[in-house]
Amino acid sequence: MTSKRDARREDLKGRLIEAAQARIQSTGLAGLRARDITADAGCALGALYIAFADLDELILHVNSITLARLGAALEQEATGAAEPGARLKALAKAYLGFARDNRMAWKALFEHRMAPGVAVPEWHLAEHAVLIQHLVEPLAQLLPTLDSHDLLARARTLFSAVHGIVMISLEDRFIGLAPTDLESELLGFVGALVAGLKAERG
Amino acid sequence: MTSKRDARREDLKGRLIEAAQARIQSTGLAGLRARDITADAGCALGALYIAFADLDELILHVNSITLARLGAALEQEATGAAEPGARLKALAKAYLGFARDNRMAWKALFEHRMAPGVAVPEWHLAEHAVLIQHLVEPLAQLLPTLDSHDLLARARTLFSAVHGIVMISLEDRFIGLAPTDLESELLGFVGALVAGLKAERG
DNA sequence: AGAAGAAAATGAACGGTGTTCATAAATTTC
DNA sequence: GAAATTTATGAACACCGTTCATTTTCTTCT
Repeated sequence: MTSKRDARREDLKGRLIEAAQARIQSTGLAGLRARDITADAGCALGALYIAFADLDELILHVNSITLARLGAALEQEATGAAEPGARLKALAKAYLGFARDNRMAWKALFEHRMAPGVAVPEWHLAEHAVLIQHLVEPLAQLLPTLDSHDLLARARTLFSAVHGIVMISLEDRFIGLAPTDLESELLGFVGALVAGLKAERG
Repeated sequence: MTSKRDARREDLKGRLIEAAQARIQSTGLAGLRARDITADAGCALGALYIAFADLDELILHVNSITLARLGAALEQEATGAAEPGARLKALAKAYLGFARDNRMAWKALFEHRMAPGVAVPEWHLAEHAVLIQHLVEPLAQLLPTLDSHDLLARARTLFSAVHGIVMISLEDRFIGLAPTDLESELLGFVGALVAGLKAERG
C-alpha cells in the first residue's frame, strides 16, 4: 500500500495551508511569501510546489476554509428569526461580524486574483455561490410572486450591496468622512430596502 | 530662468502618466511594469524615479485623472432630473456606465494599495470623497429631517451599496449564477431603496 | 561666451520575489 | 534486499521595483 506516502503528503499539505492561513491573518494576502510559508511549515521551499501547483492553488484552499467558516456563521443566523426582514438583518449583521473578526482572511476572499488567463476553478466558484443561497429563502418569503431566476438575481444584488457597505467601511480609502456606527447603518439600510420591496410588492 | 528644465520635467511626467494610463487600460493594474511604462514614454528606467517617488505615486496620479473623469460623468447626471429618486437612479446608471466603459481604470481605483504602513495622501482621499458628495443633495431632498452628519452617513452607505453591486457583477467570481440584466437590476435596487426610505420617513 | 555648478538622464547592478531543476533521500514494489 | 518511483532539498533562474555611479544636459555667473 501507499498509505505512508499519502499520509505524509496530506500532512504537509495541511501544514502549508495552516501556515499560509496564519500568515494571511497576520500580514494580509499581499504580505504572503512562499519562503515564509515553507519556513513556518518546516519544509524546503521546493516542497510547496510538490504539494500544490503554485501559490494560487494554496491560497484557493485557504479561501475555501474561510468560506466554510463564513458559511457556518451565516447558517447559524439563517435558522433564527421567522420574519424574513429580521432574518435578512441577522444575516447582514453576521456577515459584518465575520468580516470584522476575520478581516484579513475575509479580505483575501475578494482580493485574490488568478494569473491572467487562468479561470477560478468551478468548485471554488460554487463555494462562493453558497453565500448568496442563504438570501434566497428569506427573499422568497418576502417576494412570493418571483420565479427562481429573479429571486437569484435579487439575492445576488442584495449580497453585493451588503458586501459593498461592509468592504468600503473597512477600508482606509474613505476615512475622514463620517465615523458612523457601521452596524446600525447597515441594519438601517437592510430595513429600508426590505420596506421598499414590501411597498413595491403590494 | 529654469523654465526649460521645468518644461522637460513636466513633459516627462505627463508622458509617464499617459503611458501608465494606457498600460492599465490594456493589461490592468496588476500587469503594470516600470520597464514597460518607461519604454512607452521613451525614457530610461531610472527616469521614472526622478519624476515620481515610486510606482505608487505614479498610479495615484493616474487614479486622480480617472476620478476627475468619473466625477464629470456623475456631474452631468446630477443636474438632470429634479425628482430625487430619479436623480439617484441616474447617478447609479452613470456610475455603472463609467465602470463598464473604463473597466480597468475604474478597477484600479479600488484595487490599488499603498505600501504597508504608508497612508493614502490627503488630497487623494478628498478626490474619492467627492464621489459621495454627489449623493448628498438628492438624499437631502428625500430625507429633509436629517442633519448633515447623518446625510453623509446615508450617502456613503448608498454609494457603497451601488459600488458593491457594480463591482461584483463585473468580476468573474460569481459567474454562472444568473446572467441577469445588470442595469435594470441596479435601477430596481435603487428604486426599492428610495421607496423604503420614503415609507420610513413618513 | 565660457566656465562652474546643479539637475536630470542613463542603464547596469542590487535585493527580493515565485518557480524550476539537478541531485539526494525516502518510500514502495517486486 | 534491489530496483523503481516518488518526494525533499536548496541552489539557480527569470523577473520585478528600486538605487546608484556615471555621463549628459541645462542654468547661472562672470
